[in-house]
Amino acid sequence: MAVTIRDVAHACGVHVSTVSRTFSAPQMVNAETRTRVLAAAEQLGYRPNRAARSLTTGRTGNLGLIVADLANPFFPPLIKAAQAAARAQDYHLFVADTDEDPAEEQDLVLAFSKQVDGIVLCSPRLSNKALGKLAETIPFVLVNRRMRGVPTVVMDVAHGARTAMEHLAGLGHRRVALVSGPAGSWTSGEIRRAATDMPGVETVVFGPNAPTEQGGVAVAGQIADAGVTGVLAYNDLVAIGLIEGLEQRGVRVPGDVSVIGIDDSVTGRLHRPKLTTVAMPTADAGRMAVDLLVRSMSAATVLDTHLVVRESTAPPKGSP
Amino acid sequence: MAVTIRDVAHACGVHVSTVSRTFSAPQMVNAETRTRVLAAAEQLGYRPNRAARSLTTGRTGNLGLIVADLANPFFPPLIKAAQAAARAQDYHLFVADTDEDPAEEQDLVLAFSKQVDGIVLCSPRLSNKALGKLAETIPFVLVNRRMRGVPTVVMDVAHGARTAMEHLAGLGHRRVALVSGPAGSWTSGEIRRAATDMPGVETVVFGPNAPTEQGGVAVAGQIADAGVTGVLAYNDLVAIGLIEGLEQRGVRVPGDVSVIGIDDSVTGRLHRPKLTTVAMPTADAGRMAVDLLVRSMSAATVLDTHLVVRESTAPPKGSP
DNA sequence: GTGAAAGCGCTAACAT
DNA sequence: ATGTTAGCGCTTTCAC
Repeated sequence: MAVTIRDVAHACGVHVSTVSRTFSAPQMVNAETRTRVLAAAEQLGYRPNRAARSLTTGRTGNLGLIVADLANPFFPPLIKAAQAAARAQDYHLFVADTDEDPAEEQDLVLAFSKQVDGIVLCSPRLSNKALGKLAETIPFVLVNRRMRGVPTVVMDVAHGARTAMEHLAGLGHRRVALVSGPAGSWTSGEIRRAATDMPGVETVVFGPNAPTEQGGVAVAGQIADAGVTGVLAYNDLVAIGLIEGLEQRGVRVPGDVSVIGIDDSVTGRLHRPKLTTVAMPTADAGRMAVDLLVRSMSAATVLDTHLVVRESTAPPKGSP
Repeated sequence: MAVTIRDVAHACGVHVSTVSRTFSAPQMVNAETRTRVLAAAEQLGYRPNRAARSLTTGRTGNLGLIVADLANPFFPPLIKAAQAAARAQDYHLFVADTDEDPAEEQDLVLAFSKQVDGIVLCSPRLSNKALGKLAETIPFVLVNRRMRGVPTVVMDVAHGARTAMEHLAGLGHRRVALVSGPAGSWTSGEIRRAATDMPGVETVVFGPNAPTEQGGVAVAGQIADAGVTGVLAYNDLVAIGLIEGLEQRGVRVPGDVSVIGIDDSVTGRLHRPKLTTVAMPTADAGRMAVDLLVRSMSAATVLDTHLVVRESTAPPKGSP
């Protein structure tokens, strides 16, 4: 076994609680003793066992973040921002990937639940019911999924989708395909609702589809045959896959068919033709989700009070 | 506080040890009792506390994976493969991002050290000395960094770099730039050694550079003025940034200058012009790193034995 | 097959 | 300022 608090205590003739305090409340211990303890700890290579600590304090100092697919360029900016926000509040952020699998998602939440103080769950694929149960286990914040009673950060993708449809309509497209995302995706539902509700444009829905390049490639055949002149895709990856698939079939973009993605990912920026897309404030979402999470974890939000000096107070009678 | 083993024990008139056994050694408990315990646990929503469990068992069931930059498309395939390998052996994989910061890297290893059973450290930026100290704390496997006494998975990037240089030489390029990576990167050293050691080609080294698109953009001016006709870049991202920077300056790729990346990332595949690049077996590396880690963690590797039947055995004398 | 009890490494009252 | 002690939730001998 590794070196424990007891070994350090032994080594410098002091008691375990003093060693403990040296690490968790340094100002409570005599400077000279502290130096001795620190020296001994250093020399023995002592490292506080965070798991044991969390057992008594109930805090781990970690946050978890769960995404459906790390390889989706939508997530890294969100994760990086979340990470920065976590560090700023002295938390470590652990990330996990569910591979779009609801069962794995549930499993990961449970695995995290005793090792982190809270979880940011991005674009969950679990049902509301399952999420509700999990929410009793550990504080979490949802990203891109709205749910009663659970703190949530959503991006107004419906607005973005409407803008995209207006753009297509403005260009003169009258028959447009919506290539939707995976089942269980809240975002996909939002996009669909917004996109099918467009006056003057007939919208044909294709889906559900995997939210990946492959998903786009796979649906290209149907789109080519659908007699549409414009497409709104679930995300940039799908849009890119679709474009590749269409061009393989000799359908030119945007010559024959216009395609719009969603996310404004790096991948979309670097693709040629440069992708028209709906920008999502992913970094903001990551940062806000962590801030929200940390705030929701503190038992009570403490609001400042301040003294209001009116007329009921005065210097004591008879003072100079 | 959450529901504990004791609550469950109470609820079904059994003792804590029985409940414990129900979860960690089910075959040791009477089927009927087990059913009762399981029912009570389910009903109360009991979940074993893994942190507490790890305190007595010394195992957490988690692995950690640390990368320099999640947003680098080099990593997701590696991470996904590592994740799959971890799941296959019943581990959860937690990922963290150091933001290219050695101090953060050290911090994360320490944060992980008591919550995971082992760590995969990808392209570490820490010094050998610092890594050596950390290696005493917790088992780890290094990816893309060679170090004595520590299990390692490296990709033969030197070979790839040589091939790339040969390709340029074969095309007739005689003066080539090497756009190197960040300080502390083992890979960058390997590439540099291989690329500068090329007979018949004069190699000018530029760097260190940030291993990002920005890093490539930033060095474009120098490359444009360097009088080179070919470039080998530290990775695809740098190559892409460089191409953008060059084209902004009116330098055409590959018309005026040829550029090669390293990694064969999705991003490079989707970029136009399609990037010539050195493919790296990232998924293999991720999978192997995890396998190696798990194997190195088990105190002893157990090899199968099998019975060899020759002629020294026979049925007992007198049997039918 | 199940109960009792010790202890994993640490913190947090409470004493002194 | 430091020592004492009782747990945190769980596993694991050792008895019964």
